[in-house]
Amino acid sequence: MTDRWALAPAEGGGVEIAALGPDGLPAGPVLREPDLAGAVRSRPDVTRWVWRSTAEVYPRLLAAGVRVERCYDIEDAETLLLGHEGRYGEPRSAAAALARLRGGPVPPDPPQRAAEPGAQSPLFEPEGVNLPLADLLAVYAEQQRRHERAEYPDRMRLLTAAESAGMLVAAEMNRAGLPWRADVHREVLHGLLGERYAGGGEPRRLAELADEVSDAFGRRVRPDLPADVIKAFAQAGIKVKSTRRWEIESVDHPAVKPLVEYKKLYRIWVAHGWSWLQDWVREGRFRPEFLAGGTVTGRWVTNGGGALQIPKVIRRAVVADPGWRLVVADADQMEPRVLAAISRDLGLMEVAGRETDLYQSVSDRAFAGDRAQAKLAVLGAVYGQTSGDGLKNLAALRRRFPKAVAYVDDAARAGEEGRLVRTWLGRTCPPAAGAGDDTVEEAGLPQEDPADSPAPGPQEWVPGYASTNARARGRFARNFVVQGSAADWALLLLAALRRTCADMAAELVFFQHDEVIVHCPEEEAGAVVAAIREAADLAARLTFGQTPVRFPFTTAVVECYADAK
DNA sequence: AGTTTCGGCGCC
DNA sequence: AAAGGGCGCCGAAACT
Repeated sequence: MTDRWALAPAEGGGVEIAALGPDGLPAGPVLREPDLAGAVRSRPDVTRWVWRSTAEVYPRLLAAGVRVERCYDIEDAETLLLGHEGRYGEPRSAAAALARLRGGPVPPDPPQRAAEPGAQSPLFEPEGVNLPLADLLAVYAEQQRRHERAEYPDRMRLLTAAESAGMLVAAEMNRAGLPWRADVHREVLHGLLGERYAGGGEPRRLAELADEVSDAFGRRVRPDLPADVIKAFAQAGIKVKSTRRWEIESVDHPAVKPLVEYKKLYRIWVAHGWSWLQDWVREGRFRPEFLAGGTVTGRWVTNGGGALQIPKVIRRAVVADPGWRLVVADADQMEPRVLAAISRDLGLMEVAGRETDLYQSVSDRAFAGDRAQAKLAVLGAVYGQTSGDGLKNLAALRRRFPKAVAYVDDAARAGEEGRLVRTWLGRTCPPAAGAGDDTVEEAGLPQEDPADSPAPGPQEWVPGYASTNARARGRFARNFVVQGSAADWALLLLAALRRTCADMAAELVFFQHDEVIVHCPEEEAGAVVAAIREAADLAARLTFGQTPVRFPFTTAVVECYADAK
């Protein structure tokens, strides 16, 4: 039996709270108390708190040492419900939802704030953002009814609950921070880049490589300026369209080797170098801001510090506290396993029902044991590859796993035609800007050159033809159903793991799509490993119902993140 | 001078 | 021959 309450920080300080009945309606009077954290702390039997915004409320509770078991985030649910209803783009604030309910003018959403090192959430929201609790509860009641009208109400309820749980996890991770040894980081930087020179210019190794590049071209070239590099190659009689590594590496010229090395180290220097360390690491912790549900597919994003792009070499600096360990757990072949679960392809489910290497099993069945080919084919199918080996091998994949390929093909077609595409739990793919109007090329998508690929007119319809934009939408939708359903599952995994860790000293400190890091006392590591396995099983059952698909993890108990693989 | 876009690459 | 999805971040370039 859940004991559900709602709260709303009140304008002018204090908090309004109310108990809710099983129907979600207030089961008693709205109370006013002076202290948010005190109001929650004094009601430990509450199993779910309903509030407007986890990002607003929960950091304040955590700062006061108060954790909650579950929550329901009204503005997050509003976003998911609007998407599900095909109403992407409508303002998603609680105030906007109330206005739609009451028929008043709908206020636009406030602009997002930018990320800054060490930025704190504002203590108080701007005027008009927080609603009186009675109004908030009217929005909540209407959301309950909208869940009932969803394509699959049970899944939709699970989705909003799961994402609310993800927001609790994110807030707790933001508070914990990732253990980070600045001294180790500096050693790594020194080893890779050499000494820093006074004045903040390039470190020694980069300066040397820039000299080598210049020597190879016979003139001064700045390797960090693509235009300069392209010009230098042209003067050497070599035409390159860009300085991307894959293109440069196919060129035979003595500048290539130092240039590629320069670009690799330059990247470390600008993105994860000394200034990054200065900006983002404090008191032994790297503190990015995790945002659950920050992308349309449901994957998380981080604000600040590039926390989801930490280069492998830099992971040496992620070191557990003395006497503690990092349990690093990585889901094995998550996306094809998710494809098996959502498509219910018999062959793929059978393969994904084993904990052994899925790509090896696929290759045994369809690619004469060539694992690399099998992996390319599977990823090509999921990403909508249109050329190369992936495409060639798609036919073999289709023969052996027809329902799996048909599932993503159907999603791609739906995306091209502008129909709604959903993840397993009901997160809905936004229509691309300009959908339904393919004569306008929107920014960010590849431009179609009519001279190269003349578009057929209405009279000369070509099977499979779609405009560049429609094809891009198709690839997006194709990937969306897999990546997004994987994110659905991962949220439930996190929620389950969080509940187990709540009874231990263990803390979740990092999450990256299919990988989670738990920081725990050495003696808890075994229990954490077991908890991850159990959480994965529970997440699979909750998300996909009865399914033979397994979600094994590769788990390592280490002192240093870099030793996990 | 301040803001936005681009090119490139890191991660999954 | 074609060039797969999702992100964030940085400096430089391009804009206002």
